[in-house]
Amino acid sequence: MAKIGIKDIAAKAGVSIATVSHAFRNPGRVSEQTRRKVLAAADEVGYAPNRLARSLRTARSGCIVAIIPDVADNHNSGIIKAIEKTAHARGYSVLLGDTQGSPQREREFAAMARSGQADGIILMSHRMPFRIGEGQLDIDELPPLVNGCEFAGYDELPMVGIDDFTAAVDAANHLIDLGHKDIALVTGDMATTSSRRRLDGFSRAMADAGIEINDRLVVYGEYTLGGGEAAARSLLMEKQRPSAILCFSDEIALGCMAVLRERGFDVPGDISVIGFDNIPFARYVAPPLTTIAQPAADIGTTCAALLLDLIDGKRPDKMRHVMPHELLVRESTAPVFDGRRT
Amino acid sequence: MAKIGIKDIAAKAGVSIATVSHAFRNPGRVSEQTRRKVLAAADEVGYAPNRLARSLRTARSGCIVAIIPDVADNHNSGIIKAIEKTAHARGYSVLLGDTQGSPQREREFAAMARSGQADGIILMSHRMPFRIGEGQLDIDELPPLVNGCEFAGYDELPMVGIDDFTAAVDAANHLIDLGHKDIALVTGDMATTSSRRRLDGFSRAMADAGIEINDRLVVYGEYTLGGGEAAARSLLMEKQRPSAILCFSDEIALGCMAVLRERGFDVPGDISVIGFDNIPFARYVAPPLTTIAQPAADIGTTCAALLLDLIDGKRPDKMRHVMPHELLVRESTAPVFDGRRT
DNA sequence: TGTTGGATGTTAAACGTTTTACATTATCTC
DNA sequence: GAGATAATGTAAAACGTTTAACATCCAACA
Repeated sequence: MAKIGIKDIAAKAGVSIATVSHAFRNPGRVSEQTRRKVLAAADEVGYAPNRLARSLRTARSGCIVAIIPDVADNHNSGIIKAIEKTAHARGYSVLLGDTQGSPQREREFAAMARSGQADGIILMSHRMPFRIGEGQLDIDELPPLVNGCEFAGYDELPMVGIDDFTAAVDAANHLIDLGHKDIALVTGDMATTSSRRRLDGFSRAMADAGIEINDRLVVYGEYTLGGGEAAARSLLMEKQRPSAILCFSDEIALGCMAVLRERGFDVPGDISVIGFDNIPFARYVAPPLTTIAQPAADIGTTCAALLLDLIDGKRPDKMRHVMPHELLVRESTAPVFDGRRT
Repeated sequence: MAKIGIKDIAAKAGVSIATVSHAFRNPGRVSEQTRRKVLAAADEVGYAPNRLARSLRTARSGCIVAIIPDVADNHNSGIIKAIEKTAHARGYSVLLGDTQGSPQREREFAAMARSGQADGIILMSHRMPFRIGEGQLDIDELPPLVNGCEFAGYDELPMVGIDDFTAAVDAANHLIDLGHKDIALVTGDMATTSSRRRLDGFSRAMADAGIEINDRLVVYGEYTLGGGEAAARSLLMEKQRPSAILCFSDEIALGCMAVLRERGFDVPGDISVIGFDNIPFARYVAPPLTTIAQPAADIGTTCAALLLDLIDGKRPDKMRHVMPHELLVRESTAPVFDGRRT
């Protein structure tokens, strides 16, 4: 059986193909009677309109592409889940653009929007995947694009994320308020804007508290469990051990904590640990993790809504959507133990 | 600037559109000289071929859809990450079909393959999203489809997953070997084939060991942290408390462990816990989780490879791809403490 | 009775490619 | 130099829709 199309339905129902099309997309343009006739014919043979042909004609693919570093990261997956959900609710599908941090793949996925395969892009990266200016694309002829969690350097693009600077300040202050001075830092990939800003926030908080940052206690890592693990190992070998560790993600924090435990350190008795993100696991681990919560679902939803509006031609009323973060004090942080330096 | 197409490039390079097309898809069909001319023209204006038109003409979308219960589930996300990776390596994109268990959405996503939007389906569900037989689709006119982790009931479809029955036997035997008799069970959604088979495996192992299953100790839950949490709460209220809990996923297990800890139970001192999946976190939690490891990446890779072969017209040499599972004994399980019933 | 206009249906031109079949030219063989 | 063959290019027909423009019919209205 050759693939059946609108033509076959038209023949079967004894009408023109235009009528069939109308019966589907534009009831009201066709009498109730013919509409039913068409639908019946379609139903009988299990007709499914060809989406590609439709998209080609209408220049709308009905897809968006989510460019994201790693679907298997718990923070990422929470966001993409929300993206998918709100896209679906508005009739869009989402193409998964897992880049593993590769700029090459970021560009490949972004290109889908230029080839008609996607109507817009949610970009969770700090890199612009298009050449802007210099005889190439102009900034305002980009495909609809919203920047999530990271900042690609163009204020003309809507972006949504938390205030990383302040969030880091809050995290640091929490530790400082508990009396910690020897605070270690484990960052994510320092190419990301999120890590850079958090680092700035941390520095500011420390400066404001009059505490000097011990460079040997800041390790430039990556946003993974393994990153946290490696960081903790290196930290523990320092002569001057930290009394607290501020991690730029919960996965990092959990990686750290595993090493600390393995080495016999008590968290938070010996060392306090604070994370970032508030992934679902954070409150289930032992001890429950103190963290800076990010509203992952809201971020995803907002990204998607913004993008779909953009696709529909609605300019967003504001470009910077800063979502609220929140310090969640659980049990992985505690006042510094004065006698610890024994 | 109107969207530029092959026609514009043809004009710009002074050749026919056929030649432009050949220059891209079929070099060799065109002289090196003209090819360069075309490429130069295309490059100059940043031409990107319209994928939809191409797909329409060739009847190949270059997409597959991954129908999966929940991207934010750690086991799922590991699989889908591998799917994306291998699909990408073979020039395919993946559409994200997060269903949250809804049959409706499963059908919607599956329909993409009938509308030309996707060339094939990876179905991680036990439900067939098409009407088979009864005047409707025949089983062998389904779109290319491979069944991952669950079994939709058709032996004609390739499927890949572990041997859930044996895996559960192994898990149960581990506990039994440690001397446990009061073994609780926390299942996932019992509509899934994975949970049903694991339950069968558990029953078999218990029967073989001559241990009677205490019905009050089996709770029918769902594959989530919350599911584990709720299950543990209900379990702890039983008069006859379990000395071990077998959970059908690591997330369930971690949910359980959090409750146990909160209530002052030591794992594994008071109660042993074993999970399923070996999600990345499993070895990082306290205590590191004993679990039945599933090769998530291999499962994803195999699903994708199988599907792409199917799309290319290669019949798989075998239909059942059972991937190896492995009992990973870590520290959440221990011999039963005889004096515990005090 | 002629005019207007709404309701319903159809024709045909797009949308931007790929690909078959054919045309032209160049190269080779004898 | 004839004929065959290879190399290169092109015209035009698809692919399966949507949609603007037009046609027809009929009721309503003056």
